[in-house]
Amino acid sequence: MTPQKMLRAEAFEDALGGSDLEELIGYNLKRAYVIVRTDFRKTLGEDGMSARVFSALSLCVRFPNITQSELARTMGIERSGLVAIVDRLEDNGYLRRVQVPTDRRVQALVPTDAGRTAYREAIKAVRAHEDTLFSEMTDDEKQTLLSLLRKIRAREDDE
Amino acid sequence: MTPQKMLRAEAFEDALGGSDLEELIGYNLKRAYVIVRTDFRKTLGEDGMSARVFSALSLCVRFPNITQSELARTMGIERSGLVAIVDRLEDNGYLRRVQVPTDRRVQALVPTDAGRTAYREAIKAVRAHEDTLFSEMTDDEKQTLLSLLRKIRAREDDE
DNA sequence: CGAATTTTGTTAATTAGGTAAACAGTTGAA
DNA sequence: TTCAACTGTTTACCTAATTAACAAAATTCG
Repeated sequence: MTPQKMLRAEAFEDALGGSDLEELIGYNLKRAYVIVRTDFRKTLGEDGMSARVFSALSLCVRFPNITQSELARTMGIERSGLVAIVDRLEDNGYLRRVQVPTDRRVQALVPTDAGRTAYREAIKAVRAHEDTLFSEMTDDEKQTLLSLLRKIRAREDDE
Repeated sequence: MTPQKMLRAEAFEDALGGSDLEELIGYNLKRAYVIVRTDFRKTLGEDGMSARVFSALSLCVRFPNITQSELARTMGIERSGLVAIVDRLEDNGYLRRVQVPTDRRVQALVPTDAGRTAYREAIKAVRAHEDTLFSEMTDDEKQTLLSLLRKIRAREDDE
């Protein structure tokens, strides 16, 4: 890149403050989300758990005997999308599908000991990843951010 | 759903406050992002512009003669991913690829009058969508949210 | 009761968004 | 001049997610 071109590229970046996009919450939300997702993958990745698999395991550990439909509703995804996630967790030996005598349609999801152990390790790694990724923010700022994001999430049930 | 099952499902949702996930910034960021994305699509959607196409058009209008590589860097995506976006905008007649005599590799992106007009309509719709979607938030809260998201985005250049 | 509706888990097909690798042509630097 | 780097592009691939259909089971209602 010539010095001239370099200056031109930097000019675009420096002038970005003047872009409409920078004032949009949606745009900033997406850019921030991509950064956090990338760092999450670097942390749990290298064929570790994806965010979806991690979330599913977390909820199964917290709410043993949850059904797949309940889990899908809680995670805000389709039942069909959950099958592969639960397959993955069952293959890893982290949980089992258990028949429920009172309703033969459903299969309750129960974490194994290995699943609970894996989750304990994973949540530790995730918290460490958030600690370093958000180290420039004070605890107050983090709580403020959380409460504002939850305010957006209050829209979750509008269909 | 039986009343019993209903109670059980609600119990899971109500108890969600006790889930580790709810305390994670990453999880809340993703859930909030999904809501905003869904609403954005409902607004500009119905074969309108996707967020990516809208962003690209916005930057071409703001920085005419930007090149595809510069645009990709600014948007934080790969050059290869931009080709389809620019194709789409060119097909719609919203911008043109223009040869640059001083560097025969690059093609400068210049918006057409139709492109500028379409963008003006689009940004108006997007602002309206954000106004209603975030109507529960005060202006102060919106600015706080923006500044916290930008704090996360400060990590954007860490590779 | 019996018929119609709903729910559950599942598969298959499709889409959106995005990355990575390779390429030919062009430019810049040693 | 040769080597490295950059540009736009194509191709192949991947992940996340949705929709539609389905059979089995459960629930609702006439």
